[in-house]
Amino acid sequence: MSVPLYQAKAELFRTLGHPARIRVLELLQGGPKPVRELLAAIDVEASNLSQQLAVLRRAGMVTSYRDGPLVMYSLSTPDVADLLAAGRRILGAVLTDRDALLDELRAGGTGPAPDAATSTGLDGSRAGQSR
Amino acid sequence: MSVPLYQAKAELFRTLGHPARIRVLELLQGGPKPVRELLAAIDVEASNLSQQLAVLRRAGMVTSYRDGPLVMYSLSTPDVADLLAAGRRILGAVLTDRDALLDELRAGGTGPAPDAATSTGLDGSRAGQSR
DNA sequence: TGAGCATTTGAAGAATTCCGCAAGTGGTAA
DNA sequence: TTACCACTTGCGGAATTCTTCAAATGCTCA
Repeated sequence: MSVPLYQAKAELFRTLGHPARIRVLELLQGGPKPVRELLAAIDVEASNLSQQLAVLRRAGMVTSYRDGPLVMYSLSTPDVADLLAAGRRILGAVLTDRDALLDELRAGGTGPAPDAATSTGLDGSRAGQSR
Repeated sequence: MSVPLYQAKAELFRTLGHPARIRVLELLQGGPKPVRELLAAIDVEASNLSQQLAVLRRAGMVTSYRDGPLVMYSLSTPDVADLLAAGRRILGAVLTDRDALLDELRAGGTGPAPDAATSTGLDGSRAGQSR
């Protein structure tokens, strides 16, 4: 009963682990929108967007209904916005931490000493590729 | 400059998209802990845990340092706790929404009408396994 | 110095996820 | 009815992620 809890949480977050899906949720924060509009704003193929929407639907984060000729999507709960906001905050915190460390290193790190398992997480070389 | 932003956000969330990693972060909310302890609490192989820790490290969510014979890990920013809390809230919201719908269906849904693209996200068959 | 614990790293295969194309489905309007 | 949008689904292949085993690496303590 509590083991699959972590599984559920992980699935929840993994649902957000895709740029297009994040984009969709952010756009939907402004209210319900038809697929057309999402499609116009996001730059992915229609079928791909549809699949991402299906993922969000299955996760219960959005709901859809038909309005005349178009299908509208909306956030199923405003809490989603909180999650995105929290994400933004962390991203900020983590990034500035990195920058701070980076600056520190640049300054000539005689302080923390780069030995131990000080793992900074910075790496400098990971814009677009591979593992 | 803003296109990779969604990419970064997605990566952040994807980092949380694994049960063991979630578990680690939750455990670390109680303060720094040695790998030993995490290992004892999580039930995954040592090497696997180590890899998950590496993922968290690379993402900048945790930091590690050595204390005598053990390596200690801790949250790199308390904001992480917020994220987890937000996740919990959503999970709650989403799940109760599902249950509500489920009840509604069971009651004999003559109301909302199961036509259209009413996508409930429920599925009934996904308790503990798969992936 | 040498044994031994605590962790990490590498590698390879299995399992998932992602992506675009082709083929539906459903509703609207001629 | 037919033609046509607006979307969704099915499918195969490419790319990632996960998992486990074997082999380091780093310390600490006899």
